[in-house]
Amino acid sequence: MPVQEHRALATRRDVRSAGAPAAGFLRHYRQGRCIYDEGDEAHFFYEVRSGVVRMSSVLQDGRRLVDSFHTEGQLFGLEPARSHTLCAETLSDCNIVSYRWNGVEAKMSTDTMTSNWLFSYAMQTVTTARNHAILLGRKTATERVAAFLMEWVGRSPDPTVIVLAMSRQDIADYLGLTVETISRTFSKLERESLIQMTTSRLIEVRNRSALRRLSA
Amino acid sequence: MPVQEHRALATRRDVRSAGAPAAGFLRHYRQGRCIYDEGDEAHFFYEVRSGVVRMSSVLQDGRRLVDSFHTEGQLFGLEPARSHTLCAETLSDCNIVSYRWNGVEAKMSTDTMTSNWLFSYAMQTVTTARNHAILLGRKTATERVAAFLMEWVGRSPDPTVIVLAMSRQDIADYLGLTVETISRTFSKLERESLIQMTTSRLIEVRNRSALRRLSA
DNA sequence: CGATTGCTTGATACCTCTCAACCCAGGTGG
DNA sequence: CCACCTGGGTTGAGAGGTATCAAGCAATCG
Repeated sequence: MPVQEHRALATRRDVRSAGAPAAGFLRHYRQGRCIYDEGDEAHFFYEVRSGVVRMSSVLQDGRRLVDSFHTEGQLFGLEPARSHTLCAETLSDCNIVSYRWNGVEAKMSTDTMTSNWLFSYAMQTVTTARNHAILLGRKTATERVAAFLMEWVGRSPDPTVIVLAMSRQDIADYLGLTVETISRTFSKLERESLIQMTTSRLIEVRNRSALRRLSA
Repeated sequence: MPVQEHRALATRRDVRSAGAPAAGFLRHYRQGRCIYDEGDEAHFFYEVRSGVVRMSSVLQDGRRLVDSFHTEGQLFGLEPARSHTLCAETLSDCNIVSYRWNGVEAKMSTDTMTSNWLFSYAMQTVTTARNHAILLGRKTATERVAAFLMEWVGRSPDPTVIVLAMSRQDIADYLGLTVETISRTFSKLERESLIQMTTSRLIEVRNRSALRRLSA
């Protein structure tokens, strides 16, 4: 998929992030748009103001792994190399701030706040990636799904309800499983009264502590 | 395992790393020592001068995941939080430089080289962790083992010979498999003449390109 | 030597994948 | 309005890959 043209769809103005001393552009992206693709030159990095962004990479033969989902306040697209190693797409309508690398790089040498901001983001990313690796390397399907649900319970304003922005396929590719296994596991958790699916995207959490124990 | 006492076993002197403007202590660690454990306070981070260091974490029930192996020139132990989230141990005799966080943090605000050094290390760690996640989430046993071998071919001075510093159990926990599967896969690769095992720790690479293709 | 530890190999079990059918909601067009 | 189509989700049956359990082997170390 080609990179989304950098045309503002709604808002576009200078903004200053709460934690970010660097100036950036706020833009609106419609649902299902590609922000950048694997291999695109990494001129910008981004901050989610609202909505959900999916980062993923695809192997030659089509196997896909979803690296992470980003929500309000999270940075993404910071790359060690010249080009992006992942693809970023919007799962919902999003407001996203983009920061130009050049400007920030200059600031980093003089501005402690900026460099600390980016550094702590990078460290946080490392921690997230490690937890993801533990999940993928050593957890069962049920544990993975439970961990996934706990992750979104934590991000939800109401800890008893989860509104999923992503499809079963996205969840499968994030957890290193197949859609069928995701579906079966959800159904199993529902039979055991840990959750209830109002619709396939709307999950009610019935027993959070049991879910947490399962996610171990 | 408790943290290894910070007693110099052989050498101990002030050093300045090639890329590192920060001062540190060079120490020698014998094989099989714990440098720090999960939960220890993260006063230091480290740079490998020689030898191999294994980073791992363990779940409650004993399942272990090896996060990474570090060799000459690599940093480890940089943490976003106050305490270490992984355990670091030496797989061979090692020379390791430790840097005190306090000193470096102060430097980071004034010294561009230091902050760049740490930042680029962090970004590199992110990339490594992502590749590990792809391996764990979407690759078969054969592909994982092939990727593992390719990784060490790249680190080896002689690209036709790999001297493994780690046990089969370490490899298994790094690749999210069991020792038996590692052993069977090695044997299969040997039957197919892609490698030859002189001893269990000494692997001769017979067909590197085939190995690389397999690792995809 | 005998004991120990790590590695290899075999037989079987189990979990997840694969393939296939079906269901359901939403959208389209006659 | 309804028949049809479509795509995502669910469920079932069977296959397959890796884990588990168990035995045997090889190297190392008292």
